[in-house]
Order: sequence, then structure tokens, then C-alpha cells
Amino acid sequence: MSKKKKINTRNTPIRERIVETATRLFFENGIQAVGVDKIVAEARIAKMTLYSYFASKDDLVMEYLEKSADAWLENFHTHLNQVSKSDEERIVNTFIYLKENFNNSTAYRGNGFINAATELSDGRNPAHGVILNYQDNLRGCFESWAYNSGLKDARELSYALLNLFNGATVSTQIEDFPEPLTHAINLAKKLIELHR
Amino acid sequence: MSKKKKINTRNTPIRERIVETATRLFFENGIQAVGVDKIVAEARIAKMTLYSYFASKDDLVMEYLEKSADAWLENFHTHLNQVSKSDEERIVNTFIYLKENFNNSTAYRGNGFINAATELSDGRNPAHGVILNYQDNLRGCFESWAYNSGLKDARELSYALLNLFNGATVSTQIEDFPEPLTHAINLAKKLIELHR
DNA sequence: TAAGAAAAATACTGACCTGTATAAAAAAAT
DNA sequence: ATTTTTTTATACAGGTCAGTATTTTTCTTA
Repeated sequence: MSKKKKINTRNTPIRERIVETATRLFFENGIQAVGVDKIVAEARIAKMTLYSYFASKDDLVMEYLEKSADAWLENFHTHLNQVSKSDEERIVNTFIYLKENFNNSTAYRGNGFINAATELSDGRNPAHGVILNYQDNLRGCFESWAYNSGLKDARELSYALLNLFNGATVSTQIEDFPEPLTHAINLAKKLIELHR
Repeated sequence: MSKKKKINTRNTPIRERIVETATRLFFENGIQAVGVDKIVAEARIAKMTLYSYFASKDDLVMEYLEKSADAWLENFHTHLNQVSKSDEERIVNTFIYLKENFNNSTAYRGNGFINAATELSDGRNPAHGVILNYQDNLRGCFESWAYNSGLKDARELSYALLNLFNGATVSTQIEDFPEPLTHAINLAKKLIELHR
């Protein structure tokens, strides 16, 4: 007789508060650096309540990554739709968006998915699937935007742009200064010209 | 009367074995994921011996980063000198070097300094100074190589190349597949043409 | 060979970690 | 109003963490 733990699958305000608090703490401090005790303290709930919604910390981490990836992409597209008149503009605006995000943050923490990928070094960790999916979603955006704009070699360009996206994010995080993003914006424009 | 701990500053084989073991474990598993007990076990020394050479784990981490940065740059230049006939070739060969490193590794772990920077999120950590120095050293190489090759806007090009370097490293680490590095090599060649 | 220094072995501290057991209090549903 | 579910509070288990104290053994050097 297997004695399984019963997990509450309902979507209550408490559950949302757990995920929101974990999301904020994981992103600001890193996943390994945040203990369950800190999450329950800041969410002002009992530890047992957390473990009634999530089987383990790893489960909570998975939900953090999945929900954050969805939210990131949604904010991303919402913003791009507001400032872009064409798919070609969306490409350049992607990097302007990164720079605005840096300027609007007091302590820049880069990209939560890149951080998670380097932190959870074991590639067999299921979190890597979410991160890979996020990255390929982003690259796919670049590819279709490039294709719709009539640019040559859209697929190769999309890889270059993803490289540029990741590189500019990491460089900015290391330097804590927006200069790499300025160069990334210029480089994105040049890449578009190269593929026109 | 301040009671300080006496640190052995001699450079003995044991000390080197500690640093070598820590270097391997930190790079393969991440800094936070490796405990002092694991280091002393794999180096087959007593824990007290480690603490007679290093005041704290943070001290050992600093030495790991400093020594690794020196060793990385030395290997880098040694290899580039063997395969390059000009500074312009050094630029492209940098990215070929990354790809060869990936192909020669069983479990690619990317760049130890990028990993450390994302792992040690607090920018006030003295480790960030070492990482910044490493990055600027690398960018400086790009800049002087570009300048010596008569390329235009050497400084801006160097930032683009550093972005490309970091981005390709991170993308490869996430994907665990060398395709981003292939695109990075092509992109580096294009960037050189753009600045000719 | 004797004295001194280095290293090892062992046990420990106090803090933190994930996860659980249990019982009381609060809330919801019947 | 009573039962059932949810949440809390508290304590705890078993592990790991960085770092230290103490004693014994080994090595070096004089």
C-alpha cells in the first residue's frame, strides 16, 4: 500500500502568494540561496501549508520557472506590440527593451532563466526543459520576425540574435552597467542590414 | 588583544593540491554546491590543514577564480599563438577555440567566470572584481587585435565580440549542443568584414 | 637523535537545510 | 449548528554546512 502525500491542486489566493513570493526571492537571490523557511516567512504562511500545495521545493522551482517564462514572454510581446509597427522593428526593440529593463531596476539580476541554467548545472534537471523551451521560443520569434521582414537566412540570423540577447544580458549583469546593451542595439541593427 | 588565526603562506604541494581539487570541483559543480568537506575528502587532506592555508572558504574561492583566470588566459594565448598567423585570425580562432573546447568535454560547463558571476549574485562580493578583470582583459584582447588589424571602430567591435563570446558560451551551455558556436564563428567573420 | 613544526584524525559547535508529525485553531461546507 | 476541510503553530528528524578544538602522528630540521 503506497502511502502518497495528498497535494492540494486548487488555485487559492494562498497558493498564488506562495508562488509570487518564491518567484521574487528566487529571482532576486538565486534558487539555491533561498530556503523554504524564508519563503514561508515572507509569504506569512505555515510551512505545512506550502507542502500541502507542493510536494517538494523542486516542484515549486518548476512552477516558478514555468510561470515566469509565460509571464516574461507575455510582458515581452505586450511591450513590443506597443512600440513596434513591424516585425523588423520588433527585433531592434527587443534589445531596447532589455536596456529599459536595466535602467528601471535598482539591482539588475539579468535573466532568471539564464541564471537558473547556470545554477542548476546538472542537465538532467527537469528545469532545463523549461529553460530550453523559453530560449527556443525566443529564437523562434526572431526567426519569424526576420522571415516576415523578408530578411535573408532568417534561421541563421535568429541564432545570432539569440547569442546577442544572451551575451548582452550576461555582460550587463557582470558589468552592472548598460554599455553592453547599447552596443547590442547597434549590433542588432547592423545584423539586420547584413541580412537585408 | 585580538586573537588572529595564523595562516600558513608557504606554497607546498599540499596547498597546490587543495587549490587544484577545489578548482575542479567548483568548476564542475558550482561554488555553492561544493562543500569544504568534499574538497578535503577528494584532496585527501585533513580539514584543519585546509584551514591552516586558507582563512575561509571565500578565500579559497578567491584563489580559485584568480588562478583560474590566469590559467585560462594563458592557455587561451598559447593556443591562439599556435594556430594564428595574425591578430585578425586570433579573433576568429577565439570562437573556434570555444567550439573545440566543447567538443573535447564530456559534460560542458561553459565558462567558470560567467557561472560564478551569476551564482554569486551580490555585486559587492570581491569575486566580482576578478570576474570583471577577466572580462575586460578578454575585451582588451579583441580591441587590440582589431586595432592592429586596421579594423574600424576597434573598441565598439570589441564589445560586440565580447557579447558574442558570452552569448555563445551561455547558449551552448543551455543547449548542450555546439550549434550556437558554429553560428558564432560565422558571425565573428561577418563582424570583421563589417569593420574592415 | 632530539626538538619543533606540519599534518592527520576525531569529535564537536551552532547554524541552516528539506521535509514531516501532531495537535490546535480557523474557516468552509453541509 | 455540526461536520469536514484548511491553515496554523510548534516541535522535530536527519542531513549538511562552515569552522574550531584537541590530541596524536608524521615529517623536517637542527
